[in-house]
Amino acid sequence: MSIRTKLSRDFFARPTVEVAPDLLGITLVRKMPDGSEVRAPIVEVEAYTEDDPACHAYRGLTERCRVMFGPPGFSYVYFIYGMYFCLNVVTEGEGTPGAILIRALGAPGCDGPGKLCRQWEIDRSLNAVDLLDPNSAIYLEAGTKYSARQISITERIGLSVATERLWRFFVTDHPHVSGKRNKTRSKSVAKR
DNA sequence: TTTGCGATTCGG
DNA sequence: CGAATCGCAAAG
Repeated sequence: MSIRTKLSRDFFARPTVEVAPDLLGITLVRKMPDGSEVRAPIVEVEAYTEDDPACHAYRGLTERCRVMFGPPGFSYVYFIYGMYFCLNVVTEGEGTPGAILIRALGAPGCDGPGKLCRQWEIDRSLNAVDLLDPNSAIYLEAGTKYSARQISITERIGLSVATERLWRFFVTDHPHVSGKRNKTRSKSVAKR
């Protein structure tokens, strides 16, 4: 029997590293600009906290990361590498910054933080929206919780600092987890 | 105001 | 492995 994750403001008002694995299995819903709607479960995330050198809020409040200091359960969308957007969920109580980067969804073409935002047309216009409000253009919905034994934990990806923190969580063996380039490579493997 | 680089992705 | 591509924030 599977456990249904109950969403509430308090669910996100917890330590970021505790919320992160609990986010796996929760459904992300996006009302597309053309009126259609897409939904998929979160299958890979990374945690970022106040005392974390890799966190945008590490050096205090700036215009970019201001939403991280606000109430939990809101979106934090930022622009990176001159061409991609990344979607986060704000955590911790109001006044304490914290966020969880959504790195992959259980949907085609959503295996990577930049790719899923491109696929679902998520940009800065969706920054600071309430993800607990079904009226938002993007929001979260209760989903099936994964047990601890189905979750893998590793170092975060793409960082130059704080690489030792094991704050990346993903559904073990899930086909849509990021970093799976060359999925079907059986040709050059034999070389040795 | 300038400058170096980034929570990425894709092609060669 | 490196280019693409530009906003952000630290440095000057």
